[in-house]
Amino acid sequence: MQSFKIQEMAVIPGIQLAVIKALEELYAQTCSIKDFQVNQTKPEFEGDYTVVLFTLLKPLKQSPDALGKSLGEKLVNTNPHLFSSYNIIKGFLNLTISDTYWNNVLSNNYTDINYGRKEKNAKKIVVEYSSPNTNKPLHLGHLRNNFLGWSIAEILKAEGYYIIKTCIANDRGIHICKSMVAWQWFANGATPQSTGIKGDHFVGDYYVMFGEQHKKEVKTLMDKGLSKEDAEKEAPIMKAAQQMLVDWEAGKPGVISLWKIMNGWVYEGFEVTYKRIGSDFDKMYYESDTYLLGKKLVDDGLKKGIFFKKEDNSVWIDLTADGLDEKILQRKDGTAVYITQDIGLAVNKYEEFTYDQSIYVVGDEQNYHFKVLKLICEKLGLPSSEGIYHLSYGMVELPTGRMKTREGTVVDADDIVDEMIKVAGEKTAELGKVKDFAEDELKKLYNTIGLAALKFFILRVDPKKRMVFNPEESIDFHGFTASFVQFSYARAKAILRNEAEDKAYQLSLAEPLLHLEKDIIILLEKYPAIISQAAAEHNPSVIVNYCYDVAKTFNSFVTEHRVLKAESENKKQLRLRICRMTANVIASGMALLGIEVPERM
RNA sequence: GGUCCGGUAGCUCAGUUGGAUAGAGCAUCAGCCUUCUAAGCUGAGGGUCAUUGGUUCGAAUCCAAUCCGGAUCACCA
Repeated sequence: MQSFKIQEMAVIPGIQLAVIKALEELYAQTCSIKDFQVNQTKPEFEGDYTVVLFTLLKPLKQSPDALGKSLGEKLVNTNPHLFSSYNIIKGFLNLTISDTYWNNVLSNNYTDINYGRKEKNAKKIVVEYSSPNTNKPLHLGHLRNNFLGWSIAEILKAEGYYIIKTCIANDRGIHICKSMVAWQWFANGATPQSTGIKGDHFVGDYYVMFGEQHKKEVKTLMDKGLSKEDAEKEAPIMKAAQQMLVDWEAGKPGVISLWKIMNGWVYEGFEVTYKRIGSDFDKMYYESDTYLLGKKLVDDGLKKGIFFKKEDNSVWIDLTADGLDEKILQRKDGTAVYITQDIGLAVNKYEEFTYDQSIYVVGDEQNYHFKVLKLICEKLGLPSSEGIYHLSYGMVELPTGRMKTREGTVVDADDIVDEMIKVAGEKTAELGKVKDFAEDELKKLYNTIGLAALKFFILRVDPKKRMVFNPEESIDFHGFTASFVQFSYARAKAILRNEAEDKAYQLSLAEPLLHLEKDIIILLEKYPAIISQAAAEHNPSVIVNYCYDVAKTFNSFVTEHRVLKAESENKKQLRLRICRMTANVIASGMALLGIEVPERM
């Protein structure tokens, strides 16, 4: 009964449980899983998993050899379904897991396309990501945000959480007014429709024009003797933008209608990009809605004495006792600052979803901001505060350094996606393996491969680290890439198309598992734990690395061992099941990254 | 200056609740396609894990200091 139970568990917990039980019986001492480590055995030694004995020696008053021998003996004798043999090298007890166990892992799961996914739990998590400004198109940095946010939401879903994906549109403020003013001054009524330019790019162009005009005006004013600082403030186009912000806040009809029209253009453009890259949201929030609630909460906090007013009427909070600074919450003219609307948004989200956790996928340059936000929400006694979690990610840099708007080194999201798909098409055509594909099938394949390469390249880096985006490397389709993983999937499916596995077949234990057969099953067995790890760490790169591992091991396996012309019917059925389960796990893992896998490529 | 994050092969990255001789990919070199997809496989070379000290059976991993890089400390968002 007990051994059956252990056999049904994941292998590491199974080993831990067996060790604890054995030690209790051998030495009448109760250990916990924290008291010893179970690692995968290094390839140069015999065995599959290793119990590190050092930490147990003192409490049990045993020598490494004595403990290893009695523990190894006991484990193998009492758990014949789990362990087949052991050896001891220094303080390491190497255990060979029985082929029965691995055969069961394979046979019990190989057809299950939901393998690795957990039962639904009752926890609700809000994942906010993307969060664009509505004055310019998305760039490379946004792509990292979108890919991370979408993927982490899927990973948490797989882990059993109820997920709500949200997006806050930063749709108001001085930056929005800048593109509006520039349009009024320079557009002569042009529209995305009249020019054929995608809406977000169209509006972004006017944002750039604002900057150029502003620069000119500043120069003129400085030539007249103004300081740089004064010139920047006094430039006519800047004055116009500031006036427009005031008019916007006052609800001036002409300004509001222009704002709506131009934001509408941007949203149309965003929608196209989001659809291409696979971002979607369950709920959109708009800063133009949330900032008023934020202001109200600031008033409340003022009344409660949590905030204070300075002589000039600006509102602040003193966080010096918490090791931070004083932080402004409302300008002296009564208008909202950035954090004001975030307080409102936190409350909005909590009221709507009563979340257990609220994740914000936002760059690490805002670490301080989110520390402050959480602290303020706590001090206001908002129930939303506890769940606030900033999923902070590092900046994306180019080999030449940071992307800089002024130097025109910003990599546009639409451009890079176009380029990836284009090159994917060229490389695919070069290989000439899909000449029988119809036009629309080819188009879909190029999309799948190109976009996958981009997502994989960006997601393979630990989110919290900043990363270098090398366009040439990202566009490579060999080695540690999405194409490699996709290729492995297509290869497995090609074998299975030739001959499907016989589901009724009973695998025999007479032929021992070969190294590569066992290696791949060991890897596949880890998948549920890998999802849990990625979820706990909020880290899709865990999945990326795992998918690559599986693909690499599978490629070695397929090169080394014939599947359809195997040595025996038993080996053929075993290997067909390995192909099936590998394909399922690759498809499942890649899906968690937002990456599709093609049947052929 | 205060706070936070990072530094692993020529380059890009894994590995950090302390475990055996630190791993991949790219790039370089040498092999492998009448055999289920060569976007592949096999092998070689490449390392003071920033530096110094400490903790212990054992440190890339933990602690301290130093050096280097980045972020942030706005009435910007």
